[in-house]
Amino acid sequence: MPHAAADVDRLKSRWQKYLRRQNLKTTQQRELIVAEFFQAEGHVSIEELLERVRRRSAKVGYATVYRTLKLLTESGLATAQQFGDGQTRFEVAGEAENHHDHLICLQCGLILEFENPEIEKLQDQVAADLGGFKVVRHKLELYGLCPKAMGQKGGYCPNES
Amino acid sequence: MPHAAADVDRLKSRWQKYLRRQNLKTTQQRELIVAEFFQAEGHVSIEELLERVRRRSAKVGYATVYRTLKLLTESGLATAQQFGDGQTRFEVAGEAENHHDHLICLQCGLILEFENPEIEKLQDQVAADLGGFKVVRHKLELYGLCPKAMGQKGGYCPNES
DNA sequence: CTTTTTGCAAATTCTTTGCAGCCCA
DNA sequence: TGGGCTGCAAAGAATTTGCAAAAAG
Repeated sequence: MPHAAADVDRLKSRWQKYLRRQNLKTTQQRELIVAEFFQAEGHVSIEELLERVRRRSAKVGYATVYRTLKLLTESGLATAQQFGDGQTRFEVAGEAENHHDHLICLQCGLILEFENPEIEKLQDQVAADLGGFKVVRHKLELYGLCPKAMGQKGGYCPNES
Repeated sequence: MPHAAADVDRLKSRWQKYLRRQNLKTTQQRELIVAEFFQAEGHVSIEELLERVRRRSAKVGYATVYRTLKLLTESGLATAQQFGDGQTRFEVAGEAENHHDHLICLQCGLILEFENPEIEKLQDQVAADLGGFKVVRHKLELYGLCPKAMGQKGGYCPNES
């Protein structure tokens, strides 16, 4: 599901504020790109984002998307992630904080998301044991091999069509 | 410090076994590359590894290093990592296995290390449930607040002297 | 001998940059 | 108007691939 309209508005407001503070200009392209980015779910690649943007307006170049995502990252509104599939993916900041964790296949690049309350409970416990810490957020990434990648006879790769 | 000779031997033996099982050939280049790789400490880039290899024998090509590291990764003896610096780095698999996780205080910046077998067991289980994945390595970072940072009366910060 | 592997260079893929013209403030 | 933007295409950087020659089993 996409982000709630209220969240998107709040993000856009932060973006505007950032532009003003940095003496940057509001342009049609930037507005389009950030609007699509804020509405996007999960981790978006430059290519995916450009595709969405072009659905709404034909003429936006790769370079502008790169440049805008760089600004978003610098402003703290986006975070860049490397999953080892050869391209950088971006996520709306804040989404990473409460959301899902990742399972990444080292071979085929497939990325799955998961949540596990038991693990999170243990995390809290570990932190408490280490002197009374309180966990605010966490980042958990599992890197592994899907059955196919391990060379199992008949192993399947969830990524295959 | 480099890996102990005994470890290197054990790794080499696993490598040989892998080659045989996959009907691959043992070549001078491959032997050199894996020998250097197993002795290397930490996360090595292709370029660094090639440099080391060439110190011992002049004529090994980039492509061969790439291809050999791919084999090592598929065999489970190496893991690929992205640190966002634009190049892939590789680590000897065993190194990641006794890798510790981090607990970071958002306020005072203290970083503690921990290990928790129960969490790791759950990670493996999650991966298995998601279609039969095998976890090769993981990254877990907890961001939180130490007691002092939370403003607890008399709360102590382990970081203070 | 047959099959794999290698090294080279060319090809790919992802990302950044230079620059002339366009647009916002 | 003037300094930032943009799109394009060219430049870069990292990795992969095609192919003939070389090496392994």
